[in-house]
Amino acid sequence: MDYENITLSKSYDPAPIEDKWYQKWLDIGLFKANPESSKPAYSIVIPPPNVTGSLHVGHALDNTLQDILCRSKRMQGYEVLWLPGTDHAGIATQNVVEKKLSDEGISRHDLGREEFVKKVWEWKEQYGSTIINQLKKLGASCDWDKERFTMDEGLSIAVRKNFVDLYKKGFIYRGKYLINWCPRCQTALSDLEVEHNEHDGNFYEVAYKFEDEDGQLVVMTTRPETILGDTAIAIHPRDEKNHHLIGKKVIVPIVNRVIPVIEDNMVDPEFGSGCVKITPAHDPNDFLVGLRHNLEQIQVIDGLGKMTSDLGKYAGMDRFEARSVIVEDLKKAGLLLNKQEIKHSVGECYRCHTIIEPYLSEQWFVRTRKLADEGVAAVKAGKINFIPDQWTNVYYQWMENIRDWCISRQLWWGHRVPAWYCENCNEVIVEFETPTKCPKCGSTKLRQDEDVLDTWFSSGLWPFSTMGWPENTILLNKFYPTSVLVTGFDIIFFWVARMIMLGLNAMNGEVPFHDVYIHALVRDEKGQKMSKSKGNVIDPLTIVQEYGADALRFTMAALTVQGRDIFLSTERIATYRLFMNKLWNASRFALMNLEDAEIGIKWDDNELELHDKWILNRISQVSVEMTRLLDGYFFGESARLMYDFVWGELCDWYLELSKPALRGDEGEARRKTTQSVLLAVFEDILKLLHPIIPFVTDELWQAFPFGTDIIEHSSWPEPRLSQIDEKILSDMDFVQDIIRTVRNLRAEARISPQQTIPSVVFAAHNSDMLTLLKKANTQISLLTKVEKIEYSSDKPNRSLATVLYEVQVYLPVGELLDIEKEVLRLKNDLEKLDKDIAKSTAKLANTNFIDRAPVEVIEKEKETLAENNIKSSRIKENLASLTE
RNA sequence: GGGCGAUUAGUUCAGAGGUAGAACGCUUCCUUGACACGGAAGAGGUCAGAAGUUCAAUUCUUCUAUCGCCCA
Repeated sequence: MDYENITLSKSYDPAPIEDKWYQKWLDIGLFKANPESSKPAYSIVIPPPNVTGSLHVGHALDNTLQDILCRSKRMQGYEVLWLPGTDHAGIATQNVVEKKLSDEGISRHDLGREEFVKKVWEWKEQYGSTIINQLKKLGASCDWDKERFTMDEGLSIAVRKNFVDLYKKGFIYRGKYLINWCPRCQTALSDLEVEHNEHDGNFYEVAYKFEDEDGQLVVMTTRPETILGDTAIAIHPRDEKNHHLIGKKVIVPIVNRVIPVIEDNMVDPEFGSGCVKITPAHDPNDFLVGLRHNLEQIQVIDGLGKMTSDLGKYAGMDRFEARSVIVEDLKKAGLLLNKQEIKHSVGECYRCHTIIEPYLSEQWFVRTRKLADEGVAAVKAGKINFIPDQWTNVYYQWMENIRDWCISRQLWWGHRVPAWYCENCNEVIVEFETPTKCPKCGSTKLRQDEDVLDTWFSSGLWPFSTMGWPENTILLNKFYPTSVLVTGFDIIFFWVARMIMLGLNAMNGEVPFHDVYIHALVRDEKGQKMSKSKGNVIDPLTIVQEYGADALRFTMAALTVQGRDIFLSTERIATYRLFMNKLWNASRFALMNLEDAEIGIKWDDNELELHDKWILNRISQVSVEMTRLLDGYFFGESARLMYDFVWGELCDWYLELSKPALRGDEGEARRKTTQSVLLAVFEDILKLLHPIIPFVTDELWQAFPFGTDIIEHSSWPEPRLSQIDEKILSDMDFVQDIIRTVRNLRAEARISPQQTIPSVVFAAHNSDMLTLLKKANTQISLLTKVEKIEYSSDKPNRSLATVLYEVQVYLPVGELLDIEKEVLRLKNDLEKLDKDIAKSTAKLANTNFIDRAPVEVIEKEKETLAENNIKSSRIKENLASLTE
């Protein structure tokens, strides 16, 4: 490859870089996964975004993390497959297209099913790739050639095959049950698709008269309109207060039906009057009671949420209108005893927030018990790990209390249930191949089930259906099971648990993924979930335009801490955007000094100064640490590690200290050696940062003399030194402390930063420290802007003084000395010091401490005390000399 | 009702059984040759409250309070 010679502009501008690099990566096929490669496999399937969707910050986070994993694994020598795609999102997509049609004054019923589905496909072709293109802006390194859609032909085959297999194994059944029904969407929903929210409501106390005698019993209800469908009153078998009522008959108000009083454990005897009205056709608990007692199921509300036609004056009334009319009628009849305002939790449709109606209808269900048990067993056996671990329990809890899954939807957009009914003999036929005649009676009058399947039924197969299942493909052989699934906790039940259940079953007990990394939700500044309807969405593409994809990615990574939600703000992004500029300028500085540098030449060990050795030790530590953090999915810590190292250590210290050598002030050998060290450090930091910020690092990589290939084709950094020299690290620490001390004294004396001062005096009583100071003499003098460092045990006249470890630092200031202020400062220091001394002394006098604390801790405490004692006496001397 | 998480600087958040950190904001100073999208030096915290474990708790345990989320 031949990339043009790059000269870096003075400040970093992401705009011209990002598209260019993305295109280059596509051109050279960087993202393509080769199933025939001999490299070890690493694979991720993308959580397929909703095809109607556009990229929001949640996607940005999710996909940034996946991209970090994929890119670092590529550099570590894996054959990486990141498989992208989208989800057909039954209700959402149907709603979008219906809305569009209704703007033109057409309903889907005007078009008919076939035409409508055609329209949806047209819509998908036109708008369905929006989110995919947005992912590219983010830098996602997906293998786009393998992009899938849950309604693709291949995936449809997988869905059909899986449905038939489950049916034949007895895991799918059809039956008439009470399900969650959305009167607006006109479809059944699974339990998970019902959102429970607090609503204001009323508790009505209603009297039911006895049939054969005077008197009445009292029930409480929040839904008086369902009184019309009551078929019993229940009380708890051990409810002594109400026990005498069992077996009596009461008259249902308004409809005047006579119903029995029965006993059932479901009733809470402490609640209200202890008498509960039972409406089997409109309440899930009552439904179960009804089955136990063989009660009639009287439907009084229809699929549109209106009262049924046989209800006289109420017929056709909306259920909420009927409620108030019935309350009025009860009042008139003297049967309404009381009304109490309450807040209670009411189920809403997760899509349109219409209040759910429990509705009796014929639906398809997955029998989940056994599948869930196997799913739990796989996690318990360690075949699947949740990260962070706390989600394991959430998963167990849900799986252990799982209920059967209603998978049929009364929609037109989706995978049609592969079941046919014989019009002649009512035989139900579930087959992979479309049947032509009834196997029982031979009739050819077959009618396919009108329903489609829950979208999650198809996304539950995603990890293997996307790789070609049920065919035995080379892709599956190479990349299945996938390495990790990266997703948000909000779809653990919807998706993760179901993939595990369906996956284990379809793939003969093989798990769909080894790790599940669960990240936080990105919320707005108020901590609310971002959603279109709330209008609190931060658009990642606007962010990319304004700050660059790298800045967004780095922010996402840095804010990702296990187990805590992310409150995103643009200020955060702006902060990390500055880091890009810092990295850019640090590189610019390096490059200015590397014009004649040769690649591949190792530094001369004999020419290394303390700070050179220090940075080589540090970059070695950072490489090891970075690898460990990424392996453990510690994204936040990894980003912050690099931020702190590059800014706080490399730029603030090493680059400053390397300047004289690079200028040639220390001779040619030192210049060459410093160049080699600089190259080594930049090589490593660019590589380590590349998975997080791919664009800017590749741009910079090309500017350095590392060759012309892209950075991702280079290898992941190994530590530069085989062993860390702790002495070097602590020596450098000491030198940094000394420098800070001198700078502090300068600031105290109000000496302006750019002014060079003639001298400071160090009085070191410890010979090791003295040696070290003398060795680092030029570095100290450089960073403190001091012309001459003197060594003497005498305190110079009129000077500011501080004690650091066992070194006294004097800054002669002559006439500038404000004795009063200096005395005050020293007294403050002394006060703090005395507190510490008292604390240490007490600690060391405690025999328990001496007996039980580890030796290192005791030693450290002793050292601290000794140091502080020395410091204290020096400060006292200084004070004495000032007040003489 | 059951479960999970949070409570640390003015704000947003890291962190670890052994003297508390960052970013932003704030104060003072500085346009020196990579960067003012920058540099240097500061101020600012009883780590929600109580009890327990421990030589040592802000960190571990329990309880309480407040807030958030999930499930019923």
